[in-house]
Amino acid sequence: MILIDMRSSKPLYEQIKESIRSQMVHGALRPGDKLPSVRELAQSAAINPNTIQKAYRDLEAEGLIYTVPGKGCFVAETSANAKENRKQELLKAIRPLWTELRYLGVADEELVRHMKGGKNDDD
Amino acid sequence: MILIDMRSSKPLYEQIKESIRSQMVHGALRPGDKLPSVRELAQSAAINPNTIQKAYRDLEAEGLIYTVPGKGCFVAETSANAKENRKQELLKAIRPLWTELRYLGVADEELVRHMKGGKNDDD
Amino acid sequence: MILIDMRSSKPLYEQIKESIRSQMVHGALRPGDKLPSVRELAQSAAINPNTIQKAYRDLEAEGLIYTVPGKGCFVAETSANAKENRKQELLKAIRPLWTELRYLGVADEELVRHMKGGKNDDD
Amino acid sequence: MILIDMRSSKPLYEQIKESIRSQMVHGALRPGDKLPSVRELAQSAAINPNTIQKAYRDLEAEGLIYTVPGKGCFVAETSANAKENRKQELLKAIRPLWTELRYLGVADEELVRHMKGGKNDDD
DNA sequence: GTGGTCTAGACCACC
DNA sequence: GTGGTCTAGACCACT
Repeated sequence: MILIDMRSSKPLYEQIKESIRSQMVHGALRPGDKLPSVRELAQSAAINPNTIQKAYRDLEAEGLIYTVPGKGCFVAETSANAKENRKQELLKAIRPLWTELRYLGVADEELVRHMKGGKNDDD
Repeated sequence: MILIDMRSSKPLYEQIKESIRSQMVHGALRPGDKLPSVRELAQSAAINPNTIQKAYRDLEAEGLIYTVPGKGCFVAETSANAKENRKQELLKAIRPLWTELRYLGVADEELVRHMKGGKNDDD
Repeated sequence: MILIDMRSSKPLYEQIKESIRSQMVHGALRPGDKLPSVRELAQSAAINPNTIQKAYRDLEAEGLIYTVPGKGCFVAETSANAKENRKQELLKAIRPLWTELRYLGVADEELVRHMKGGKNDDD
Repeated sequence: MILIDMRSSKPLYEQIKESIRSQMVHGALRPGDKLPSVRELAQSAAINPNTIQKAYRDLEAEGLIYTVPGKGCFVAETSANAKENRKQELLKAIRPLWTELRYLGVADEELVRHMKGGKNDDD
C-alpha cells in the first residue's frame, strides 16, 4: 500500500519511490516479490500512470527492481554494492543536519534518545 | 563570503539562505551584524539582486534577520522560538534517514561514532 | 473576482492578499477551493504573474493556502494557529486607533454603535 | 520625548509624526506649546535633521502645527474641522479590522473588554 | 546609498 | 496546463 501526500512539495514520483524503498527496507517487499502493475497502482492511488512509470523506471536504474516485459516489475536482490552506496548517501545527507543540531545545543545522546521514540513523519 | 554551486539542483536562493544560516550557526555572523547589501552581494556572487532579495525576505519571514529599508539587513537576536522551530525541522528531516540507516545495519553507536569525525560535505 | 486599485499606495500584492483573505473570511472561498491560476489571475487583472505569485507565496507562508506544483493553489483548512496569529495581529493594529478615538471624545459605546452600521470601505 | 523603533518597517518620519500626534492627543503637548527645534530633536534622537523636517512639514500641512520662521514650530489650536477629519479617518481605518475580527469569532463586547486593558504597542 | 515593488520574458519540473 | 526559479532592468521611498 502506498500513501501519497498531495500537498507535499515533494514530487509524486519521489514519494512513490520512497514508499517502495521503505517497504523493501522494512521487509514488506522482499527480493523476487512482484510489484503492483503500473495501471493497478495508478488506479488504486488515483495517480497518473505516467507518474508511476517514472518511479519504476528510476528504481530500475538504481538497480532496486527489474522489469520483465509482459510480466511486471520485481524486487531485485539487494547487492552489497547498492546497499553500501545507499548507506554512504544517507551518511552524507545526515551529517550537516546533525552538525547544525549540535550548534543548536542538542547533545548527541539526546538526539539518539529522541530517535528511539516517536513515529516516522516524512516531509 | 558566500559560495554558490551553479550546478546544484538546489535553488540559488536556498543556497544563499543555507550559507547565511550556516554562518550564523558557526558564529561568523552575530546578532546585530549587518549583512552585505542586496546589490553588493549580487555583484560579488554574480547573481541577480532579485534572487538575493528573495533569500533575505525568506530569512526575515523566519525571524532570523530583520531589515531596515534604506539602511540594510541585520542579523536578528535568535529568538528561542525560531531556534525551536529550526530544531523541530531538523529532527523531522533526520528521522527517516536514521531509520533507513538502522535497517541497513548501522547501529546507533556506530552512527554517533561516525558523526564525530569526517568533514561536512553539503549537498 | 479581485479588484485592484492602481492608484493606491498599497502594493499590488498586498491588495491581492487582502482581497483573497477577505473572500475567505466572507465564505466566498472555502477550504479546498482552488484559487485562480497565477497566469489566469494575472491576465484577468492585467497584472504581472510574478506579482500574483508573490501574493500567493505570502499567503502560503501564513498558512492560509497551500500549493501543489503543477496543479494549482488551494485554500487551506484554517488552522487554529493561523487564526490566532491573525487575531493578535488585528488586535495589535486596532488598539492605537481606538486609543486615539477615545481621546478625540468617542465613547466606547458610540464606537460600537457606529461599527454596527455603515458599509465597509477598504483603504 | 520621542521613541523611535529603528527596526520598524514604518518610515522614521511617520513614527515621529505619530509620536507628536500622540503627545498632542494625550495632552503632553498643548496648543501654543513650542516643539523641539529640528536640530535639537535630530541630535537627541540621533536622526537625520532632514527626516525631522519632513515630519514637521507634514504636520504643518495637516494643520496640526504652525511654523514661525526664526522662532520655531508650535502646536496649533485643534480646529473642530481637523478633529472631525481625523475622527473620520480613524473610523474608516478601524472598520475593516473590526469586521474581520467579528468573522474570526470575536464578539463586540470581548473586543471592548480587550481594549480596556493592555499596553499600547504601536506598529 | 539602501531595500521594496513591479514588469517582461525566459526556462524548468511536474502532471 | 500548472507553479517555481531566475534574469534584466525600471522606478520609488527612505536615509
